[in-house]
Amino acid sequence: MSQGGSSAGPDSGDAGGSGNSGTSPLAGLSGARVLLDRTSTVSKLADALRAQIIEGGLPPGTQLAEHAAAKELGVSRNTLREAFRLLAHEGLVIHEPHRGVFVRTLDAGDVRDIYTTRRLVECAAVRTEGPPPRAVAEIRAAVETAEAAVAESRWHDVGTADLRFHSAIVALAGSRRLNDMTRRLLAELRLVFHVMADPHRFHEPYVHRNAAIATLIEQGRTREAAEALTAYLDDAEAQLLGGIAERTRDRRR
Amino acid sequence: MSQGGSSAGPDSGDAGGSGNSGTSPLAGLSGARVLLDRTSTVSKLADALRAQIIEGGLPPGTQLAEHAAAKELGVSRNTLREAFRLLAHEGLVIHEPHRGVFVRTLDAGDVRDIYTTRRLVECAAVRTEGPPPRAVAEIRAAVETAEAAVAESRWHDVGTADLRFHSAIVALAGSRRLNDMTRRLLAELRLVFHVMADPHRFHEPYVHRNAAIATLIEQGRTREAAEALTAYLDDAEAQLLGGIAERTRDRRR
DNA sequence: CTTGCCGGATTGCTCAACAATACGTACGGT
DNA sequence: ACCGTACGTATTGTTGAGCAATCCGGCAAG
Repeated sequence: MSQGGSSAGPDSGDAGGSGNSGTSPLAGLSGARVLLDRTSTVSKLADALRAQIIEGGLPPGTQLAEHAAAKELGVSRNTLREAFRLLAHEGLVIHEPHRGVFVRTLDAGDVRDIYTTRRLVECAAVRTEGPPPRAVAEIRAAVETAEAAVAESRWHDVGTADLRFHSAIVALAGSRRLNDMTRRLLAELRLVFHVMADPHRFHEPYVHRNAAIATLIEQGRTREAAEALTAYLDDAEAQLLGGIAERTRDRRR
Repeated sequence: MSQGGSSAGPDSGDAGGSGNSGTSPLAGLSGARVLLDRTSTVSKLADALRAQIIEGGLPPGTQLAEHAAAKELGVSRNTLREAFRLLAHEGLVIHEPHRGVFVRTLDAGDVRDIYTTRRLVECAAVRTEGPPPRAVAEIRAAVETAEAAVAESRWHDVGTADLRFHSAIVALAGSRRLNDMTRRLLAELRLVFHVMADPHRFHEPYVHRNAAIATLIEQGRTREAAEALTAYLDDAEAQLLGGIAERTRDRRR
């Protein structure tokens, strides 16, 4: 369902570290831990706000007044401020001293910056030697989810599956930190998607290209996969920059 | 001076965007903006704590009790909690619900994770085509700083210059976000440096290799530079893992 | 049209309090 | 001596109110 995008916040950093060197007799419980509602108000608050921002319920530029928002959300101002600090650190929101926090507005420079990072990270991840089979499978799964969503015209889910695809690509590198960075990067990127007139025409053509890239990866043709990915990212970037230019022009008149 | 490491926090994200399209008659003021002490208590607090943690004044595992720390630092508990949220998001500190915040202890898995990320990002950054000359110059400057520090046996500064070198390498890619990620990654890494018996013997041998890599980059021999960098990172990782294993063994007995 | 000033509104930060949770310890049973 | 339980204490989680600092809008004066 559409709430799939919520995901666990990048917060609450996985305390003990990923070490957990095999020999523990209690493996298999780490998954159940998240079920135990051990999430603070601040985390839930940040998740809710993040979801709202990503979903477009709070358009870029919106000011989030502390007093009003706190009353609206039924939490204290102090608690809300802690959540704001998290979101600001993630770049979803900017915090202007003595002015307030605003939903981040990304400009052309930001888009170029994000895609520069993506090109570097994703292409390098694709070339990882001996990637974990689990990650490769996840890529294929994301493609299939996207194709199913296209078949049923669930355009929003198409976009979600697309981001899942790219997360899976980065996961080829097998680094938790790289995954976290990517999650944040893609969350930022969703802020830009809203400038596209109709998102489905934006995401739909990329599904086929994703499938092709997935196949190349499965076949171990990493060089070709990286090239296809670069082309993919270049096109998406250009399209987003076009969308931004258009919006800017409209705004000007 | 040893306080050189402070630097501006990765906080307060550069609001307006890098646009500022030339024609403004008031250029030259954007530089003066930082002089205007527009930093909140939370930012300064986070900077201070970050510096203390990085410098080793607060060893990994140390608990930072809110009440005591707030009184010690002369700030409110709420303000301190906001700073803690930032540091937790950066990974320098972990926040265990209802237990408190502790200076992060990195294990072998974390070191591997960090170096996996560094290998991917730094090597890819080195291969950037047409890097800004400014970034190349910064690399050379970092090398020279390191060499000067070695000559005068300022080992702490050698370590700082080394990290500056690697930041400069990532800057070749020309992405602000990538730079920020790297800054955080290297800050985390400093937590591990403290496990090395004597840091100077750890950093010193790498200075020559940095110089060689810098030369390769200046000559545009990016492939060789990337290979040298990979070898460099592999060695450093192995050495750190050895240090951690040793510490673990000591701790056990 | 610019400059200076003022009042209202918002944020930055503090303080104090209470509820919820974790930890150490003493107690009792076996 | 071992184990589980209950309890008291300390710490964290969250709230609410309050005041100083700062920003924004409008208005008057030059």
